[in-house]
Amino acid sequence: MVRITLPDGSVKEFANAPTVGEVAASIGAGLAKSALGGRVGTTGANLAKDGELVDLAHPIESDSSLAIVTAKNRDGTVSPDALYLLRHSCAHVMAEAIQRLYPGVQLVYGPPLETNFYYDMLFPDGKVMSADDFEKVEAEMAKIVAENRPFTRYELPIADGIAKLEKEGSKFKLDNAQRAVEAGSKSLSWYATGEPGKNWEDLCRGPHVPATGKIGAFKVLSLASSYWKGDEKLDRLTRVYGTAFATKEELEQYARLQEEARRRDHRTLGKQLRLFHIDEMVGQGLILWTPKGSIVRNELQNFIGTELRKQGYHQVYTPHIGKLDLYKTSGHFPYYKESQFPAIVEGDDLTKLCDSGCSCGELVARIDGVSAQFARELNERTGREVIAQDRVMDADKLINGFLLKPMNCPHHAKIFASEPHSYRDLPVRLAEFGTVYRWEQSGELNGMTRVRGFTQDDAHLFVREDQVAEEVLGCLSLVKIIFATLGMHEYRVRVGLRDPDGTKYVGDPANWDKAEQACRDAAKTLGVPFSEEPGEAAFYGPKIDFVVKDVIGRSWQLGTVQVDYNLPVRFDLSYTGQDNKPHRPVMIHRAPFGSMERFCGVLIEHFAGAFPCWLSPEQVRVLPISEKSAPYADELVAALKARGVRASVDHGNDRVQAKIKVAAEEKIPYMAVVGPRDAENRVVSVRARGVEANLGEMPFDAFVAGIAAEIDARLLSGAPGTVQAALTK
RNA sequence: GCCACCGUAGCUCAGUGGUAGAGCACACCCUUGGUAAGGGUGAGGUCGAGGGUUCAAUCCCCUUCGGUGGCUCCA
Repeated sequence: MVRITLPDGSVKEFANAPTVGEVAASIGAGLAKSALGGRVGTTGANLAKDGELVDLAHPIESDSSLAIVTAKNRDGTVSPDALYLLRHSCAHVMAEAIQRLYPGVQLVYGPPLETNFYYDMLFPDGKVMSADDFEKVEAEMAKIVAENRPFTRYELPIADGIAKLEKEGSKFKLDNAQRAVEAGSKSLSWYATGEPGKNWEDLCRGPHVPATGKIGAFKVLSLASSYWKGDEKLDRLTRVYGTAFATKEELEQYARLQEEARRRDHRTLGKQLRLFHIDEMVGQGLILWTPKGSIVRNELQNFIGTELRKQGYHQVYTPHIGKLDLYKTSGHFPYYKESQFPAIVEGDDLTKLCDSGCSCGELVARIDGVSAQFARELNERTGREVIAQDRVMDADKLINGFLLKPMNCPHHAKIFASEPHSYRDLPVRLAEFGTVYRWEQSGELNGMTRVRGFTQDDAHLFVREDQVAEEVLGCLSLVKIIFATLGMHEYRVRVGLRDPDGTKYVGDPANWDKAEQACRDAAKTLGVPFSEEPGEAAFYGPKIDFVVKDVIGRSWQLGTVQVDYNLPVRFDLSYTGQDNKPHRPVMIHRAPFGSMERFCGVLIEHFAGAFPCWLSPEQVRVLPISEKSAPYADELVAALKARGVRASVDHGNDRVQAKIKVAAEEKIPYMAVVGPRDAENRVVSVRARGVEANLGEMPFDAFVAGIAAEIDARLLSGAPGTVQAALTK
């Protein structure tokens, strides 16, 4: 006797272990027809969390909870489980279609994802697939779907399964199987699209929809390259992306959302709204901030600047370059040499080197080199061999040069070290909008979100050991203020810890433990869920990161707070304690925005270009109905400007309708339409962005004061207290 | 850096083996109009760059630069 508990709490009893499909059939013929799979768990389990997604043909051996998976949930929403089954199944169909069209293609791995699926495959030598072939592949897939072949699961004992794969000769599938065994699989399973032995099949854990005909709508999306197991030393694979839905309507909806996302994309909006420009001749990944974008950036900087003054920070400025010795001391060079712009070596030195016939390889070695004294001192201070002996060379061999700064911390450490400090002075908080340069791989560059030159809203806090926890908290409060003011609620918090097996970390493990605990404790106070991620720490200390997603679903790290027990040692920083002895401070690195470039990019998408009034490049556009009202319009703009409001008049000879359209396209938060009637009554007719109507009249002075107040308070559009809210009450 | 795709006017995009077009934007003229495009005229392009094939290349081929989507990377 098997007792099945359904989501509505009802219980069904079966004499023998029924399949999910049989349970569905016992409930109703309609359900049996639309069922795609099931989610089972122990009786009373939270299926959404702990349940296992299974085939329709999966037999239920013992008392369980069961939810039948159909394309739509009972409340009409699309079931993620159904999409998983559909996409996983569609990946098989696509793989079969591609193997038909391109004999010799080896399959590697094809999982479903949040909005799509892919299949990694190895094409035989010389063969490639091109985007022009998508239609052909889709046509072949359509045939397989039309044949409505069942997905048939069969299992083999591990030894037999491995033998079968060895015979078939696919190292990729063999590896998948071996990994499944290592992960604890008791047997290996295959899914045939049709009849085992007769039709196409694939080693697969499943589950799948019952038959290919259930795949209502699908599309091959794109091609990419990937590496086997993500390792660039292993085979380079072709990754084919596709997506699948239960219905054509859902696929069309997906396409519409993609289109909408493209419109919100900061690169599209940045061009449209003239917020920034990237010029080939200036260089890849180097942002040119146009006047409008600069306003947004500047407002953000003023905003955070106000908060920093409240929290006792000192503003500093440091140059964009520093000597190699600075970064050899900090450890950034040559450790991160691959991610930096090459060193700048003085012309005279270079000439001397060339004249002496110095080879390229030797030059590189000599740039990395340090003096014996330098190595000895640093190694002693850090208590380990941070400078290997092979980098030590004679003084006459050493080349001095400069580096475009990849980080601001060494400069700030030197400011701290430039004068003696008492324990009473700490924490010392040094803040700078510091521009840094990093050599990102060309393929990684992306609009404003991944660039080669960027400005961090950086600060370094030099604190006593007993102040670490409190100061980390203070840093987090800054991030919270920013996110709250901007209405950004969709972020996740990541506490980056050491990778237990990692070797790249520097510093004392005991200090690491303390720092990691401080981060955990601070993150707990945020009141939002956070994840602890081993291996995500910086090489010098643990960190707390704030991560948001862009419109196409990619994650970007914004704000960060990092504890550092390492640099103070390397730079031999100290303060005088109560005991009149030198003590080592702890450094905290923090950048609440992360970088101005990335943050603005994400912010453009967050607001879809429609910034709140205080951030908008233009805050009020005054639209005179005709030239007759120009003087009154000018008077209004002058009054607004006197209050620091960014406003202008559209003096064009277009009709007011056309002026409204232009201002709307520029996403200006407020329009003030003024004509003879308004001038006579000393009022303005107000329109707010996103509201397709005249909101009504407002007295001249009240409008100016209202806009200025809304800006000063840094209110979000339409929030209580805004001019818009006052008029729509 | 790797794979696929893309590069035509300031922007969005058509187009063709016989040296180019639209809409918007821009300039000028008419229009002075009350809440999402009034009308007309005009200017604007070495078709990303270099090389090759051809009588002839924006179009075909190669190289290169840049962009996009992924992969790898991200102190």
